[in-house]
Amino acid sequence: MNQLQSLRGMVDLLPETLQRWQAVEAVARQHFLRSGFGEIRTPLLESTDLFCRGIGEGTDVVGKEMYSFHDRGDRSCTLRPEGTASVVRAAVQHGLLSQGAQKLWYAGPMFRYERPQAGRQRQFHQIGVEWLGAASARSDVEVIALAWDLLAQLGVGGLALEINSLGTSEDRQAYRAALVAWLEQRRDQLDADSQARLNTNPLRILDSKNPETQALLEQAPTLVDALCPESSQRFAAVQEGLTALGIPFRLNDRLVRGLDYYGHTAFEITSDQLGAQATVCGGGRYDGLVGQLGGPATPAIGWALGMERLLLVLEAAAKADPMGPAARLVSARAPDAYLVNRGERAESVGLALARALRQQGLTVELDGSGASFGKQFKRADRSGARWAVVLGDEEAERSEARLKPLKQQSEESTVALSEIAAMVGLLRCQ
RNA sequence: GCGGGCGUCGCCAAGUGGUUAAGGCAGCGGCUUGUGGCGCCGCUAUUCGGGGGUUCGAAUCCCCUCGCUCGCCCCA
Repeated sequence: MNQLQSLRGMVDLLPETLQRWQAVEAVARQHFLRSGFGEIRTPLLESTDLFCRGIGEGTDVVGKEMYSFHDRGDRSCTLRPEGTASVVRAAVQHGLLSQGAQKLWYAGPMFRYERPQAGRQRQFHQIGVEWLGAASARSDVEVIALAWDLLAQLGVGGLALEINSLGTSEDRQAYRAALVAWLEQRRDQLDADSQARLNTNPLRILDSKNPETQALLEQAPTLVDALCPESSQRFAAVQEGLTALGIPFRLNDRLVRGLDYYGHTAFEITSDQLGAQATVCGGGRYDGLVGQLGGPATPAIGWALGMERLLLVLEAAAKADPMGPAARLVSARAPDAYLVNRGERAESVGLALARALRQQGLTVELDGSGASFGKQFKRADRSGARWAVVLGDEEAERSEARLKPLKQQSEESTVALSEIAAMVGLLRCQ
């Protein structure tokens, strides 16, 4: 293809889809505001070092998925592959943590160099929250509920919440050793990928999709059993909290997330509508990260939700229930009025009238084609507007407009151009 | 990075070696220079993602390349 086109995995968002995005974002913004989370926006570009130190050198995200380059000053820069590291960096840099706990949310594009597939692009978008300075099990519950309730409010049903505890780093170290020892005995029964991970990142073998590996793991030592008493107590408290709120969840002791900073609570919300990339929202606790990035030791928890995947799920929900809340969010909106205008005089009056109506808060489509009335009415009808506001030279001459309902057979009415309030009243009703 | 499927108009597509590349939707124009939703008529791909090859002849076969898609990997 010789024609100029967007880079692989980089997707244009056109008005029709963006309308849905904005509806979702509006709900999310409202939801966060009510929960006391403030918005933060950080640069798309950060020092490569931030992600190496934050996410972990051994992770796939850092090892093979980052968009990194050297700028003209020979600094190594990276397009952010996730949001948490940047938010923590910003909080530390601006001393926000000395003002107490911070409840923050963000939305924006992230970049990962991967092979695109359903629900996965190279530039994708996340909405996320980070609660810095929250230590209690109750804060885990609140943060998970924040995600769960947002999805419920958007009208996405059929989601499953899975949780696990990764314990403290000592718990994990001990467990890692036990797991590796156990798996080493059975190395030949593992698939090739898992064999390689035995050396690099053994915990990730747990969520291998290979059925034989999964079967083998049935007998393996489990993470839950490796937790110290404090960790399991904490995990039990989180579960009790979720139960008390009536939020259904499933324990999944194979759930290990791919970013090194997670400890204790880890969770994912998945949908069966998405094919292989089923995770809509994922997150967990990261008590060590703030300190690791040079800030004061600060416990924290957060999650991120994938916009593209959420929209896929929403569209499926809208299809399944055309009258439900998801369908309302996803449906396109039509203008309140379509202004049919023709003739030199009428066209200039039409522009002024459209402007006046818009100033009153109405959505007005002004036909600029100068085409015949027949054509303009056809377009008015297709626009989905409830009203056609008709302005020809006759009306302009008399300083009035005719209002014609498009959705029913009632009579047209005539309103003086000076009576904007009356006109708005009519256009708003029905 | 690895494997499978696919690539014909803005969208959905028929065509699978023989020369004029169906059709539908959308768009534009007309019947209708003052009233839409229906109908009818007309227009809209010198070209089949791109490049090369085989052939008298290719959208149809072969090679390369780009892209899309599904799965693995990984994660949102």
